[in-house]
Amino acid sequence: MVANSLRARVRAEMIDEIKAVARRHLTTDGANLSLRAVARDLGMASSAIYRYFPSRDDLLTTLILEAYVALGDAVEAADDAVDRDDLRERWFAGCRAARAWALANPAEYALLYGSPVPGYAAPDDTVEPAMRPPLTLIGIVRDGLAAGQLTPPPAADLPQPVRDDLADIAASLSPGMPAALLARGMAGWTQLFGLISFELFGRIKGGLPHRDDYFDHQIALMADLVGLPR
Amino acid sequence: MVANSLRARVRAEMIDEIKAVARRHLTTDGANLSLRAVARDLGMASSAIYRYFPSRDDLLTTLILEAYVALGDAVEAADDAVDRDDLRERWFAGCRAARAWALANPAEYALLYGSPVPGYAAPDDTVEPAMRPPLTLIGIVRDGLAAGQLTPPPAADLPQPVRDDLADIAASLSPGMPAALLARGMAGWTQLFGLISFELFGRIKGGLPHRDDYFDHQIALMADLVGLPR
DNA sequence: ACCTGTCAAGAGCACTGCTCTCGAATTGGA
DNA sequence: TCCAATTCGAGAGCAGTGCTCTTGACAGGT
Repeated sequence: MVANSLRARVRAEMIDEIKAVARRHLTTDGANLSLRAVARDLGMASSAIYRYFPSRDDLLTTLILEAYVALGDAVEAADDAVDRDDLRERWFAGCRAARAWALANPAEYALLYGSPVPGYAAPDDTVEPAMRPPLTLIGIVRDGLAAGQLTPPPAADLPQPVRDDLADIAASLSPGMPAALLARGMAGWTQLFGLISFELFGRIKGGLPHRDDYFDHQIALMADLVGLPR
Repeated sequence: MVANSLRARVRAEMIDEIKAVARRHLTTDGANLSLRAVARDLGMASSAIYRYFPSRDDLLTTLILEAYVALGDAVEAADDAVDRDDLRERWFAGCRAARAWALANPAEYALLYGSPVPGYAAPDDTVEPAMRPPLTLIGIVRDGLAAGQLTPPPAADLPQPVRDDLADIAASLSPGMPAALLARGMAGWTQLFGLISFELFGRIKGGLPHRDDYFDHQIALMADLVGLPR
């Protein structure tokens, strides 16, 4: 038993080491990291890696999954650290945490939210972790509604078809949330993603030195749109 | 001279053919298209392609540049087709045109707005075409301000540093535009990019059958945020 | 008719993901 | 304790990639 767990422990350490080196390569090579290069860095034959990961895509998938979890943890932790009743500050904390994580791990963010790798199809295990960051934001809105701090926008603004669609989503995600409010919450998430992507993928770099302040302001705009009290 | 132009014409046709085949491969292979595969499709040796494009990245750059131009043309044409005074309809037309182009050319959209290719650096020629779609949207806002149909948001909402940054941008882009209004126009562009990316990169597919209506509503929200009259 | 510039093709280099085989090491049970 | 079974690393090899260089054929202008 001890022997078995020894082997298992060595194996687990090996897997961790491979993932660590792969993550490091990710920052320079992006999505097209080289198994052989990782193997070289580890001083082993490239074929040995296949003892631990059945394919390169599989290694990428585990990195993606762990990245989703890390991002979700960061956003939720930031939200949890704020007074539950201070909805606006919770909104800011969650958004800022997502941006901070993305700036600290740009390659992994690109893996999660960049263009999908052509041949690659995300397995089902990734959809639940992928939902956590947006669900955290939606949860803030839901709490605001429950606490009466937030009045839902008029449903008349919504065309009937999209109202029905969103009502279905709300029923499974956040029961009782009005469709029009859910739409605005999703707009906030979309905006957050767009802001981070633009900043990270560098289509905005020039002429906007105070990026933190700009980010905060744009996030504040969406907080207003959602209806979070100032 | 006739002979020379004949040679030039044949060469131009060859370049067009290579680009056409490469574009076709782009839809299936994404950013990592294979020069050799393109050459195979054209019935020529892979080395022959290098007579027309110095490198694979160079071919990609050409495709990217032409894609930017195509997208910019589509957005501007849609805007131009609407009565200049109907600002809200112009906003909708521009945004819908961008989405329609992206849905019709998903691979090229991913090339433009997806995660950047690791080793690849966008040349300066691309920054001007890349600015056209957002500038079109900002132009609509500018026209609305000039026509008095639109009252700028209070500048007090903007922190001083970002107000200065945006004022600099406004000065070179759209003189006279208040910083707070520019911020909201940029929010609209960010939202448009986020909406299209989410729809295209498939993180939303399930449970939202009426995508056109959803898109229209989210765009309408941003039109309201900018202050375009209904 | 003779250069000259252009072009396609082939061989070759270094790299990639991946498979298979073959010894060596480790493990669990008799 | 010893043996069979399992696990593991290394190497060779296949098919594919971008790219370079050389070679030979062709067309253009003089």
